[in-house]
Amino acid sequence: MSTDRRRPFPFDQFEPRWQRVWDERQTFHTPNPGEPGFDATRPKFYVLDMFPYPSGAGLHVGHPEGYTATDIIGRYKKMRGFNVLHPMGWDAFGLPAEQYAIKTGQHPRATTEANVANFKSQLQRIGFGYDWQREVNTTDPAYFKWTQWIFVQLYNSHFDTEKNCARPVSELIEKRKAEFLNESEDKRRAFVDSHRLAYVSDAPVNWCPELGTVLANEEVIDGKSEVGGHPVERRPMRQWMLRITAYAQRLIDELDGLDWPESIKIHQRNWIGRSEGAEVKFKIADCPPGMDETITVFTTRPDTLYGATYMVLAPEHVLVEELVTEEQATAVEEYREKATRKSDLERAELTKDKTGVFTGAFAINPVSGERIPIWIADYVLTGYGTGAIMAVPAHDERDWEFARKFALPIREVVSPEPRLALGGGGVCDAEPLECFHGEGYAIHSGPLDGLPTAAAKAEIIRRLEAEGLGKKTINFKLRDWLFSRQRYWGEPFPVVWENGKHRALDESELPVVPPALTDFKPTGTPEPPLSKAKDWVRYQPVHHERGDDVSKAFPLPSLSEIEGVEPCHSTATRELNTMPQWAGSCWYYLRYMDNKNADRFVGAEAERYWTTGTTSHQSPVTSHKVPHGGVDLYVGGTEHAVLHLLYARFWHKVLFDLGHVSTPEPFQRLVNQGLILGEDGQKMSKSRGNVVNPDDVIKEYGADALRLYEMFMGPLEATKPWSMSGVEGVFRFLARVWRLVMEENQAGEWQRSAAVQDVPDWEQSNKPLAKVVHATIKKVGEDIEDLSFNTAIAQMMVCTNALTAENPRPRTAMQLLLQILNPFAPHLTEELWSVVNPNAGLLADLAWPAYDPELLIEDEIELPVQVNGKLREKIVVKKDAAQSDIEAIALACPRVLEHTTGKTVRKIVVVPGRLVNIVAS
RNA sequence: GCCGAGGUGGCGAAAUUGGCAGACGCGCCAGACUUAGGAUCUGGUUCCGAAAGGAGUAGGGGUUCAAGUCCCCUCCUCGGCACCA
Repeated sequence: MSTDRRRPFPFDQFEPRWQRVWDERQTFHTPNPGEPGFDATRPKFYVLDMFPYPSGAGLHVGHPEGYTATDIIGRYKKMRGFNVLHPMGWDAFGLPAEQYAIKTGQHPRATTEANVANFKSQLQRIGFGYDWQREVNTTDPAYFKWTQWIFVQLYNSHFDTEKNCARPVSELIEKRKAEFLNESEDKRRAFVDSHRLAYVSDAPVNWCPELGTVLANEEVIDGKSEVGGHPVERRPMRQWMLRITAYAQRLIDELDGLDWPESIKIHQRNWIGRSEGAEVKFKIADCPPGMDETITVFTTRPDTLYGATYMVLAPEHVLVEELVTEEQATAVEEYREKATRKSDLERAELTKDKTGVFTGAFAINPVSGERIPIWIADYVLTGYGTGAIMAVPAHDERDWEFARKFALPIREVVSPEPRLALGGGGVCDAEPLECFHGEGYAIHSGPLDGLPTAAAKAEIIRRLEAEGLGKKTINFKLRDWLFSRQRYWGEPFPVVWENGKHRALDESELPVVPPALTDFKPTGTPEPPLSKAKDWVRYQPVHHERGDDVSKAFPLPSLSEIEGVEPCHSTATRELNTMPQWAGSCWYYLRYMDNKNADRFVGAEAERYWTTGTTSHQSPVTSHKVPHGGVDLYVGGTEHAVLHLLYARFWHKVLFDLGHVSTPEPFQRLVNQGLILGEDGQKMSKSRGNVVNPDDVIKEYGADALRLYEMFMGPLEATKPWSMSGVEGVFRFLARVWRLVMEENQAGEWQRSAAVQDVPDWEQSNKPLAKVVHATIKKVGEDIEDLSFNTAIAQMMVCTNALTAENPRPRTAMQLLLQILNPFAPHLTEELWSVVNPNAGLLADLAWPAYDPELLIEDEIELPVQVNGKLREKIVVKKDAAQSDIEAIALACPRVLEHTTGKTVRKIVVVPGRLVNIVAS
């Protein structure tokens, strides 16, 4: 392949030039309310990309897919007269940077800076109209100061279940003081600490020895770490947790007003996993004196209580030790030992084969009075419900399997058909042949007999509540968010410990900057790497003035600085954990609105304007059923369907409750771009060698071709394979557009084509052309609004093909095409615009053209004629022809006659403007 | 197993929501211009058939004047979840 082959158009020259022009003129900078150049009369549009993690590998062609879509929207909305907020930034804390740093011996700050620079230059080469003045970086102290500040807000808040929202803990303290006048300081403190939205817990966590950190449940897949696939084991550790479960119901309910794909909403609802049921208390039989004599279970099928023939506790259940009989002690101890050692992977692998051990103890079924054995088994999870179940083997697959394996009794209490009249019944005679877990009618259930499942549930709950044996309950699968990591490259907690008690730092002490460690390897123990910074660990108060520039507060390691630290007399030590990578991405969309604010995480006025569109103060949005406001369009991959989107919603709601933001939800509309596969139809990966680098595409075909192909491949949301010949297709299209305007002279130089001429009144003199051009303006505008970029491009190809055939080519027709193609191919169109319409300013600053509907109206239309649903003929009729005339013309067609002679015409269907169908037999 | 998204030419895909199936692009075929063509332009291209015609949107059934689109059943692909009582 010859590299000096002449390019069909000189994109390599004009693309960088226009990128420079946009940058110099700050074409895509949008001022905030109150800043010079801000125009309050324009509506706002906030279009957001999920910001990238700047990996060392650089961009692949999957990144620019969503980015191009938002860029087209942003440029289009700007042309439509909106104040467009379209920012970009870096999610730069995280494990890969740290691991790369460990491997290469470089400081993660250095590698992160290099990666960011690389990503940024790659994005700039694609010609995206980002407002780079609003760039954020989660590792910038001026940014994570506010991540830490938000943590402090969480720390200083509790969830008020009556008001159903977060409130300052100070309110809780006052209430507690009033309620328990003589409570000791320590007791009250313990109470308050156990109600904070950020709290410390000793619960078992997912510890990954290889990564040297704990992971959230969501980061563990099949018992292995999501990052790297290393084994994960459970062990109890002291960790920071965020009380997201308090928001479970609101996180479900407030999805309703959001303009999100239904599948993502379902995903989130399933993840939160609300289930309605009942808690039921079971008395322990022959209860030894002095111990709590009931076990509480959670069940969604309280109607099957009469069929509960045994109980199962999670191996970790606190009552196991007290319950177990002497004969069973060894077996139980062995089983519990094994269960705790077992990784989640092993538990998952053994899904089919149930295991368990009898404790030797019995409980009393509260309704039948029957003695039922109590077992332990690891199919009962300690973290869900009460960690104990009543087993109804006839109506639950798991209990069925378990009962069959250990020969426990199976009693049928639900029938798919109504078998017994209300109040009838009797004792179960034979064991059922199979497990039935659907809804039906109660049998062998005393007073419930004959009731359909829903009524039986209500009735049994009523009875249990009356006797104090149980109550209606709602349970969620969602667990609290494990928020600490044993890593170096993350936000330090703004927390110090003194005498075993934690305390959040004052805002004036933020940011807490990580120590300039040279050795940040995992310690190999649960002790975080920050423990190596002996001087840093000893807390010394540092105070920043409000509005201080803290962005320079995070130097690269310098030994002299570390040694120069004053000896500290305080006994307080810093929290050594760091925050997970999700922290920074939970609120970055807020920071973009006002990224330089040194006094607040986001200025109130800027936040109000960019989320609600108003600059005047008004009462916050309260209804959950109306649009919530916030980001107008958020585009990103489905991989963040639950984690990021759920965490960000949670933080946003807390900030909303505390009055820091104006809307209850952050992202009004969400769109997922589809995955781009390699040319082989496989997922792109280094190991498959099918990764396409956008830089290579730009080098060969230019940025506009890359952008256009990304959008032409297919619907934004679809998964679709890359194709280099497809790139060539759109590249040829761009070359055709180029040659509409340009031609080569004898010297081989490009100059304006002689065919481009001013043709006065061309729209009247050339109706067919005018129709195509105006139909294209209409369709492209509509398609952009619908995010149907592929069909918009197809229409512009049609328009281009029509223009190619014209000579002369009316200059204003060309200009219209350039205007609507501009958001897609901004460089080429600016270049041609400067040729066709010099001194007219930047195309990007122009308004979107209007189409003339008059020109789209046809005098005559073509109608297909079907006989018995089969196309036979096409007729041309006047637009407003009478139905009877159309029928007559249709019936008279020779091809129609061929198929109707000898038959009776039963019916003629005329759909005005659409078709004619003649029914004959 | 459960949840979700899909299945349309040789390929990527369109189809005003029930109204001409295959727009647009790739590829392929033919022609034009050319010393040349992996450039450009013009035309053709769902399948079977010489044609008339027939068949056709994963497969089967149904509703309808009319179904890619609506309803029922079956199969396949991809993504996610997976003992949540």
